[in-house]
Amino acid sequence: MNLETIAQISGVSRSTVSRVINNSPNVSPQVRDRVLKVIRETNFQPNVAARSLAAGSTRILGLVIPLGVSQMFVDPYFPLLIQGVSSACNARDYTVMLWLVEPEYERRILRQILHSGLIDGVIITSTQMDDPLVDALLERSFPCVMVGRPRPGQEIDFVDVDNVGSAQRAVDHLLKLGRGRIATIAGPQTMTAGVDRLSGYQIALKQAGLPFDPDLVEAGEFTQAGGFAAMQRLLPANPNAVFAASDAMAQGAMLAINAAGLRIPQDIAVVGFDDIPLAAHMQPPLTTIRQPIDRMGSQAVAQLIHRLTDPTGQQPHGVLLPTELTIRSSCGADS
Amino acid sequence: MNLETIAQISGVSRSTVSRVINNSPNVSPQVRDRVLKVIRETNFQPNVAARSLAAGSTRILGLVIPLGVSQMFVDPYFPLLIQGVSSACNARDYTVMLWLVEPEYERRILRQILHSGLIDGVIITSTQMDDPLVDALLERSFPCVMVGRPRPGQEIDFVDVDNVGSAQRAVDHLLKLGRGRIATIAGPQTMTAGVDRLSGYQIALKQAGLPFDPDLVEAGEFTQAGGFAAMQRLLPANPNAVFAASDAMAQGAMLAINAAGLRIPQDIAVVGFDDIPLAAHMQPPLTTIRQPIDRMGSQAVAQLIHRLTDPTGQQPHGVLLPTELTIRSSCGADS
DNA sequence: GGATAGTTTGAGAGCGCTCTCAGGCGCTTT
DNA sequence: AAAGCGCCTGAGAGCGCTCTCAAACTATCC
Repeated sequence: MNLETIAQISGVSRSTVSRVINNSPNVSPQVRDRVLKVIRETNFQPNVAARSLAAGSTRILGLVIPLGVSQMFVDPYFPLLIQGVSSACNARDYTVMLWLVEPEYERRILRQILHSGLIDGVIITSTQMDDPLVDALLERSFPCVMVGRPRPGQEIDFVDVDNVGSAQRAVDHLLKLGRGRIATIAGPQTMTAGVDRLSGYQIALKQAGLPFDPDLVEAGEFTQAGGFAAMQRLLPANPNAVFAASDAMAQGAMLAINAAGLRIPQDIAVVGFDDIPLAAHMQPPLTTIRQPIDRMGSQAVAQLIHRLTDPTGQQPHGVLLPTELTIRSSCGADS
Repeated sequence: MNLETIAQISGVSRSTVSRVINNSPNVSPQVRDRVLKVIRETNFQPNVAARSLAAGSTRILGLVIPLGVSQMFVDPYFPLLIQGVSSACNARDYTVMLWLVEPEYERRILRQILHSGLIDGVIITSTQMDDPLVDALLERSFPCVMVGRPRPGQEIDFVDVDNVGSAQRAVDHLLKLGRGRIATIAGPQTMTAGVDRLSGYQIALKQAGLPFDPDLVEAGEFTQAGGFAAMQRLLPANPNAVFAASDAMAQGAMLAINAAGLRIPQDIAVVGFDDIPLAAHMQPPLTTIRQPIDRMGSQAVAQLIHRLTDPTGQQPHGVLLPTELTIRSSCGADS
């Protein structure tokens, strides 16, 4: 079943069928309807490979997820992102190709992306600041959008949330509740999200006129285990609140706090970041910064497709999506 | 940059370059080396679309995940599966295309899968017994492998674990520990996993000579919330142990047990199913059945590729991967 | 040495589509 | 009525690869 067949059945030429399929305006309504009818009846679907070959584009977008950060896979960040990307692609008649990149395959993936013509553009989720993939793509000016803020100096489209401002808001909230010794469990300082959330913490303290105490800062992986370990290191400094750079970390911190015989929020208030579905069900329910992860995925798709279809090459630009402080009881606020 | 260019630089014909790229044996070592050198130097990567068009296969496998079960996306089942599939594909020089199917797009996806030639085969993760996708694919005898046991009568390759036997083992374990009133939180009875794990529970009781008490069985979604609600319904029946059909459900159950002022495992022993990473960190650590989710993904890929490359159409067959009872303290066993 | 078989290479016909170009047709304009 | 214009349609040349077929070359054997 191919264009030719449809053309014959409809009594038109291959070209006309092609026009119908591609919504070209220059087809008379009668002919269009006749062809569409045949297409519907035969369940015809144009061959993707032939189409790509002839048109030079595949309508496939790549989504690259580095497995180096696969610990994160235990929290719902990536699933939600994938979902956002996927549904946005569906809605725009694009297909998404997922690449979970293990380091040993990175070179091959890169070659595939750049030279095989498989995908029209790529969404990169690496939040590692020094990811060579990003640089390689930029260098060849391959269409791509990054989820997460790029390293300063990298000229690239991106989608992110205002990590600095959001973290600041979280810490402000604790300050307003009268917490004076606020610790933070920072994320890896090799990721912009980790760096930015720590900055926000520092800014909030500074604006409140509080000194920066290094004993109240511990960094770790964005995982429950990382949060647990960091909290254990923080406890000797006697904080009465802690801002964790992710909900998973906050969960780990809560475990450590409980294990030390302390109460949440009476002894230590806890605020997280992400608002994963579990957050509402923790004991006590976690106050946290909600970030719209799936919308970040959709937004990335929108930006990428825009760049692909709009030939005027504008400057890369970043979009920051809003976050929301979701107050539950782990911070000690009543209601 | 295309085959022709490489051919010219190497001083051979397009055909020969094609042979080198496809590892055809009929190329003299000298020529092969020369061509390979040129390919390496030019960073050449054959055009996927052209290749697919000419060869009639894309070396792309589809992975379909119905978003109807996206609640599951909060537990690490799908991420792990995706990871397994993805790495197996990488290793075999296939690419994986992810489809998160939302119901409204199902028809379109199906058409794409069946008629567009985009993918060579598909891995279906639907565990819904009545998924129309599976039937549609089977009907057109499109190459596919299912993760999870198919509905009886469906002739299809699949990978699964022995859910019946594993559940039985879990319940046996509780019986051996002296628990006499064992409840179960069953999964949805529209999924084979849900059905099978309940069967295992029933068989274990029967073999122990215990009567089947409907008050000790509650079904629910494979989620924490589902487990929580189911456990609340079970508590009036005074169980002294509960087997939950997933770890997420077990976690919800533990919350409900704690909320009722009961202790784990003293008052109620808990056993789960999955061994998600979180299981070891629950309070108390969860005894559970470990299933090798990522290996199921790899195995599915292996079976699918085998079917694609081996033209002799054998009977579909299923592979059951082994599970393992991982004993922690939630069941009350010492150590 | 010539026939035979085996190995290596090149030529060329597609794969199914898109897209440019030119031609046909009907309508308006002078 | 001839010319001009716009709209619709068809012809045909690729897109970059694979794969069959035949040719050329090498090795083997009687």
